[in-house]
Amino acid sequence: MKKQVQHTIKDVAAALGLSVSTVSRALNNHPHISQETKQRVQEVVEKLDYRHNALAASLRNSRSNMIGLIAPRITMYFQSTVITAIQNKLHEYGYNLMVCQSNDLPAIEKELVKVMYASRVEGLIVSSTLYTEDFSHFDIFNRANIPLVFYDRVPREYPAHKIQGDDYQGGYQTTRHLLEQGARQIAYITGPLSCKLYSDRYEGYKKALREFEVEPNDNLIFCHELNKENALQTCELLFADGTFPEAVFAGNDTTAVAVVQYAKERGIAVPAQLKVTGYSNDSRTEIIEPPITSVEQFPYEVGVQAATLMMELLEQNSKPGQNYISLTTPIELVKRQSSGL
Amino acid sequence: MKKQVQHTIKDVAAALGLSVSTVSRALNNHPHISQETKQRVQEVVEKLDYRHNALAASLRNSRSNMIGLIAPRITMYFQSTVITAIQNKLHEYGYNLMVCQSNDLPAIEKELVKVMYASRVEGLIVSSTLYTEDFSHFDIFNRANIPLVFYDRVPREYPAHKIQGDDYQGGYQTTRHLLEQGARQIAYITGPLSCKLYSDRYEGYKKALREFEVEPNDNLIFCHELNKENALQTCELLFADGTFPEAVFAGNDTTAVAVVQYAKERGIAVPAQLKVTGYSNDSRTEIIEPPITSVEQFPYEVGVQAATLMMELLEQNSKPGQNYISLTTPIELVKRQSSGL
DNA sequence: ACTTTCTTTGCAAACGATTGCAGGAATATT
DNA sequence: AATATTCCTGCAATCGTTTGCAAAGAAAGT
Repeated sequence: MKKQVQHTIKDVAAALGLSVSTVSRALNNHPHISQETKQRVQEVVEKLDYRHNALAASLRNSRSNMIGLIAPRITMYFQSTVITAIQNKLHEYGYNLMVCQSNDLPAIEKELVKVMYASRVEGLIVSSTLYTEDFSHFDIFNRANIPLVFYDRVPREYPAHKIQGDDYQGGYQTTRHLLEQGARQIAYITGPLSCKLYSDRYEGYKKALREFEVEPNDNLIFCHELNKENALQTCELLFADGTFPEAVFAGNDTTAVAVVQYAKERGIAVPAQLKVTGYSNDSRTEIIEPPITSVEQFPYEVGVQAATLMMELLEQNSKPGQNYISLTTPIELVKRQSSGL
Repeated sequence: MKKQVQHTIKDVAAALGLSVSTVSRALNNHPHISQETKQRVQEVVEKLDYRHNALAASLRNSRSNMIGLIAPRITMYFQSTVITAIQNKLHEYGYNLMVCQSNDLPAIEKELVKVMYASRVEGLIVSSTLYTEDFSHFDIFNRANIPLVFYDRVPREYPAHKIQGDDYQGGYQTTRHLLEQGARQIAYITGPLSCKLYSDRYEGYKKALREFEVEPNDNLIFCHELNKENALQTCELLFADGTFPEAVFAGNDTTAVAVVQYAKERGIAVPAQLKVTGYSNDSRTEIIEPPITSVEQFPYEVGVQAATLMMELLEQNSKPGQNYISLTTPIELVKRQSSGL
């Protein structure tokens, strides 16, 4: 309640009978400043509770040290792990992270892009909405030549750097595994196919079926947002008349868990009568009975890659090399009991 | 690759033959500016790809519109949900969130506080490290009269606003429930008791024991960081010589899950031979077999409260009312099979 | 016609740091 | 003793907005 005043570099300078430039340089550990002066500056700084104004510094040298991140929602295991990695990595480089959520709404995403732009982030890392098909609101970043990196939910065509798990392989290997376990009728529950990662996976699924000369059956394809409620509705359809497929390939673990629980309630034996797989390998898959086969995406590594790429782009940002980097990160099928292993 | 130049308000003014002040006011929708002028400004702004510089604006009116958040780690279900709520709420008020993780290391927390301070956040929301006992690094915020709100991992004595789940009740109700189910030897696995929330819970535990006239047994108290590895080690001790307690009150769900799985492997029936409860009510508790009794903390509401409080503090920030708010949010014991229900 | 009021705009000083350039003092070189 | 070199430090412009004050022109009141 006493000193409401915020001291500036000027006050520090005055207290020492120095100029502001000297103080500034001392604080930035400039080589031309004597050790003794630095020492004295440091003392006064602490005595006065001097608060560095990063805003002013940023304005002057147009470097905000801030990276923006837009994710659909940060509660999902995959997302929060990626963000954890990104934040840790950026911190190593002295960068801060401004985090926003689109809640899977394209309108909010659009608004957030503008906010980030005006906030002078030096780079933007994005996992887009499930429903973003028009990416033109990101144009401002491209035009201003500010690094733009997408991860996981990446655009299909839009010119930008992209880091995506190997969803084609994920879809392929999982399906192939189910086929090898003897299943032929494999129901496929997927998120919106407008989203690249889901369509990639779907391609993998079809490829595996072709290899086993299984005719795809449109009645077994279900496409909707992958939450518990939708999953249970789909189950109602799938198990309607007492008949059901030999396997369900669920697009995420929430869905796979719902399917397993639904089956258990109906007295359907997993994996004997019904094989189930999920995607993302979140912590629930290994504790449910039976444990669920799922696809590990190594989210922490994805995050490290995204942050590292961003840092590289910032270092050589003058370079106008127009070639966009497209990274595919490996996945690993984790086989568990639910698929018959 | 063409227009590297970033246009400023000055360019817009020049293009229109207006002054910068007029343009600034037009952009801020100032009432003294005619509709026609605003219209024309808007057009040129779009044509020139003008990018508002929030840094400069912040510097000028010393409002960064940024709130800082420091959490131990954002992957934990409880944390990511709280943060989700906070970010959504702040967005409603036009504020942005800068997120950092201490990784439960006091040294990093200390550093982050300084970074946030220099970044001119208008307020700081914190869930501290498990091991933070000295909170003096937060003094700079108090001295500068910048709102400081703790949640979940709140300090015991330190003067600041606090939002904490009702851990005393959580500990009490859970223990009482186990006692009512007939258990008398109740092992208690807790995080470091230096952390207020754990000691509050422990008090609740002891209170319930007293009410049932059960003598506390130090051999049943285990205190360590609550991860899977530690939990399994504790199990080794607890079940060493073939004997084991009637119940385990685990300090979080990760620990409870580990205990249940350990018991299952040893052929110990839960809840018949051993009752188990967890804490946080994360999604694993209801899908494991048997489902685990746990304590719902309503993390989304906690986040909303934290953000709302912060917004209130910012509005009446001139007010030097030194009374700190201490909110206790309700919890709910969710009874499931693992405790014998 | 003259004063008053209202609307719309411009001038110029902040905000707090950084940095190129120049200059003074101290030391080394010839 | 004079010059060159090195080491520190200061001056002042700059980053891009915002905003108090003043003023010009139009409209209105008497």
